[in-house]
Amino acid sequence: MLSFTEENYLKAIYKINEKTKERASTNAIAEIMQTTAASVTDMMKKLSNKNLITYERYKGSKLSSQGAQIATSLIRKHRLWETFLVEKLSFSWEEVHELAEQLEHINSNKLIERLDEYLDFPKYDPHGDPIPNAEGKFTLREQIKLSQLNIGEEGNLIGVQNHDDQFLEYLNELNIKLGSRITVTKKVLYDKTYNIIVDNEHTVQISEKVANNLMVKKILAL
Amino acid sequence: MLSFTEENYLKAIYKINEKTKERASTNAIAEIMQTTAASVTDMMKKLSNKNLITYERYKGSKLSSQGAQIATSLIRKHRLWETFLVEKLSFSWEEVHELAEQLEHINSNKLIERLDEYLDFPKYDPHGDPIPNAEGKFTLREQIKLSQLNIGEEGNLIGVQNHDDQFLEYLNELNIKLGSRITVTKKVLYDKTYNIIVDNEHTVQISEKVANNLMVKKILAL
DNA sequence: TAATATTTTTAGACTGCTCTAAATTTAGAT
DNA sequence: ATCTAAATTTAGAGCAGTCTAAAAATATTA
Ligand SMILES: [Mn+2]
Ligand SMILES: [Mn+2]
Ligand SMILES: [Mn+2]
Ligand SMILES: [Mn+2]
Repeated sequence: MLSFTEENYLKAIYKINEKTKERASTNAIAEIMQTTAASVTDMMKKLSNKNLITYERYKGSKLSSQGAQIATSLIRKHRLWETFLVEKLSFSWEEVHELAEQLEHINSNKLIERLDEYLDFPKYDPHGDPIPNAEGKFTLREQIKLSQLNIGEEGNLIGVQNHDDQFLEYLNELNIKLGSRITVTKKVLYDKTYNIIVDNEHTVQISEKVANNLMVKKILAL
Repeated sequence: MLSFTEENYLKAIYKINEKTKERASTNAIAEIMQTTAASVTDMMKKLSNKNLITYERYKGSKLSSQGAQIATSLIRKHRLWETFLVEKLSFSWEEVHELAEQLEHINSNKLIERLDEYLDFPKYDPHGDPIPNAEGKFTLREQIKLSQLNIGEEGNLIGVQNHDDQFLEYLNELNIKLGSRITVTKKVLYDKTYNIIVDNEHTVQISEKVANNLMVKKILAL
């Protein structure tokens, strides 16, 4: 049985490995865990002793297959709970992450499999992130940044890169949500803003930063 | 913010205060918490400093109104989660207690109020125990032990005194569940066993111990 | 390559919760 | 009233997780 803390460290390493592929540095882990490098070093020794990571002094850490399996199961629980909160309890997508941070540590296989079934085996969470199945397999899809669309092209929003509450609330204001059909009508070269039409209804202007955080599936022209 | 441990101590004191009314003794708390008297003493000082209990050396502990409020909210969460697991996720009544012990520590008023609403504001949990409402008020009902019924009298099962997995599984075997109509047909004086009819369908024999653990609402004869 | 800056580890300490063993207080029995 | 047993507290220590400060290793730069 792992402590919440140990589980969170595994998740942190997973998150780093996800993008950089290389071994997670002590400082990078400390940054995510909001703690000091010294504390991280202590924990790395502990997780290494439990064979959940491979750790070499001064070289960083990497999840072992067992560690990766646990991290994936945490991701699974996290995203299923987020889906539950949105689908069944009418939470909105910016409210669920913090709660899922608590709920992901509830320890019961039976519970999580029943929840999965109750939600009808969702493949994506309220932010469009893939939910690993019971075997740890993710269902990936082709997706591009909204900023990669050309003028006149359209896409359906299938995910957000950044999960920040403030960003999600901003999207709410703009009536942009998962599934929204987005048409790019103009790119202003000067300040790199975009003019887009949301769901064929309202036109809004967004910054490049926002356009880079919206992941869409391109709708092919007829 | 209280730790899980502190919350569990408050629940333990609540449980003792519930039946004995007197101050909870250090040993009684240790027994429930599965720990030593020395640990309890330490924690009593701590909870006392936080004004969650009144504690006097050698005299035992009692919840303050603030402590009682927290304990009640834990009971509320525990019983709502149990109800959720049974009603929505098809768990059976003997499986849910341990899981609720984890879930009751999830910290979010919004979550628990939404859950309450989602379950349609249940007044009793899967074991027939009353669920305090958001203000901490319990809905009590008249109930007597099955053993208090006379020959020929009937009652509906509305609760179980003992929540032991094994006891609940035994009731499953006998097809006895909340709501079951139970008719007492015979009391054997020699070994104090009871013959009862469950739901007008099958006759079973139960011991006095079982009869004392079944709480019923007497059905008045026409 | 040598000096400097950055990263990481170690050393030592602190808090929260736990334990055992010993001391103290209270309750019960004669 | 005194002795004994039971309950409770205190003393002292250990483990998990955290921190700061100092030392060591690695990376960067001149
Ligand atoms: Mn999340
Ligand atoms: Mn998510
Ligand atoms: Mn319970
Ligand atoms: Mn219950």
